[in-house]
Amino acid sequence: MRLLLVEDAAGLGEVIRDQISDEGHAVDWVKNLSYADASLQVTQYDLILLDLMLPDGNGIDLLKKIRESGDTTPVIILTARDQLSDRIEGLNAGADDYLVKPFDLSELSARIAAVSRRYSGNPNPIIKVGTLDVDLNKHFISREGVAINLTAREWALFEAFIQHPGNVLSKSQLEDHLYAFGAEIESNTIEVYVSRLRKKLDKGQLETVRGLGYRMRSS
Amino acid sequence: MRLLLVEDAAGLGEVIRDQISDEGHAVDWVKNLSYADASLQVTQYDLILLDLMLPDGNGIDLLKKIRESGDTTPVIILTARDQLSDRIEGLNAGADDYLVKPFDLSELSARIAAVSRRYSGNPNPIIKVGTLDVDLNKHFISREGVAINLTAREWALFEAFIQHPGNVLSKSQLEDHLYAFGAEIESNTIEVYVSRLRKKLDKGQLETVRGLGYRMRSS
DNA sequence: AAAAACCTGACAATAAACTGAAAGCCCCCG
DNA sequence: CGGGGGCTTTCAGTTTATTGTCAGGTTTTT
Repeated sequence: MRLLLVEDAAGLGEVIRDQISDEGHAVDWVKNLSYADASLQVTQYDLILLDLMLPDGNGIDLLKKIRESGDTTPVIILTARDQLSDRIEGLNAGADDYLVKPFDLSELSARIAAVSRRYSGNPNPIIKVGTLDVDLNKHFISREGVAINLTAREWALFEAFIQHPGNVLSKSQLEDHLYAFGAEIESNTIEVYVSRLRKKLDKGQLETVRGLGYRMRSS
Repeated sequence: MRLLLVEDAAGLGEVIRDQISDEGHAVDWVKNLSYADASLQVTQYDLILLDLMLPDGNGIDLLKKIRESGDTTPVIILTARDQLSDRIEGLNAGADDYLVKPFDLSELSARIAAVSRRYSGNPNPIIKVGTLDVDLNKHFISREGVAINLTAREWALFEAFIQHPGNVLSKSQLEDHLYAFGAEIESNTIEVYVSRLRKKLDKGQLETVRGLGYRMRSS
C-alpha cells in the first residue's frame, strides 16, 4: 500500500512513518497542508493519514476538498483527545476513521489493516441500472457515455433506490434516508425530488406505487 | 435502516436504542450472545452494534463467526476505554469501527451515518402462485417477466388470498382484511375488486365458491 | 321461470401525486 | 461582511389514479 501521512509534529510523524514502513507500506510524509494538497494532485494513494491540527490551516478543508472532487481514498484523521467536535466534523466530512492522540501503534496498524481491507475487495464497482452506469464510490452516473450530474439531495435519493433495488420505498423511508438525524420535513419535498430525478435520468425506471411510495426498477 | 444492538447494560442499551429510534432507524435490542446469534440467523440487518463484554461470552467470537459465514454487514463494536487490545482484536476480526465507552451520542450518530453509507440491499423471497411470481416484500407481481401493477386495494385483496392459499374466504372476511374494523361497506365492493383482480392476473386461479366466497388456487 | 348470487362497465367524488415558480438558505468569493 | 449563485424547500394549482357505488346483465339454483 501507498500511504500519505500529513503530520507536522516531527517526533510523532517519524514514529508513524517508521511503523508503517516496517509493515511494508510506502509512506510519503508531508508536514503541511499545501504540500499535502500538492501531493494529492500528483499521486494516487491507497490511504491518507491526516492530522487535523496543522500550522497552516484546518485539515477538514482538505478532506472536504478531496471528497468534493469525488475522490474516495480512505482517510483516517488524527485528533487530540479533547477535540470531540473535530472528530464528528471529520467523519461527517467524509473521513473513514479516526485515531485519538496519543494512540498505540498497534492500534494504528489495526486501523490501517481494517480500512484497507474494506476497500480492497471492490476497487470500483460500476452498477448498471437500466441504461444507466452508476459508480457508487465516485457518485457518478452516465448514460451511453453522457455524464448526468446530480445535486447532493438528488444523489441521496437515487442512492436510496440503488440500495434497495426493486423495493417500494415509502416517502417516510426516503425522508429518513435524506435527513439522517431525525429532522422532520413538512412538505412534499420527496415528491419534488422524485420529479427532478425523473427529469434527469428517468427512462421509466422510477415508478410510483400509489399510496405506498416509489420503486426503481433495476433491470 | 435496521439495526441490531447487542448490549447487556440496561441503562446504556436503552439510551442507545432511543437515540437510534429517534433517528428513524429500526432497532432490535438483544442482551446476550445467544439471542444475538439467533437474531442473525433470521434477519438481515444493515448494521450491528456489538458490545464485546457480555455475560455469556466474548463478542469477538460472534463477530468472527459472522465474517466467516461471508456476511459483510457492518459491525461497530462497543468497548471500555481500557480494553485497547479488544479494540484491535475486534478490528482485525472484521469490525468496521468501534466506539469507546462512555461515548457521546452525537458521535454514535456520526459513526452510524458513516458506516451506513456503505450498506447495501438484500435478497427477497419470491413466491410462485400458479404462473405468477410474487415478491411479497417488494409488493411486486409478474408473469413471465411482465410486471403486473396492482392498486393498494387490489394488492390487499390479493394478499388475503396469498396468506390463505386454497382456503375459501367469505366476502365478510375479505372486507375485514381490506377495511379497518367497523368500517361498513354497503355495496358489492368485494365482487368488484375480485373482478378487477381477475382481469389483471387471473388465469383461472381465482374461483368463485357460490354462496361461500372465493378461493385462490396456488398451484 | 323466478329468485338468488354473481359479474362487470361506467361514473363521479376523492385522494394522491406532479410540477413550475417563488422563497429561503448556505457557502464561497471578493 | 455583503452579494451572488446554486441548491433546497415550500407552496399552490393542476393533473392523474383510485375508489366505492350503481345499474344492468349473466349465470346458477331451486
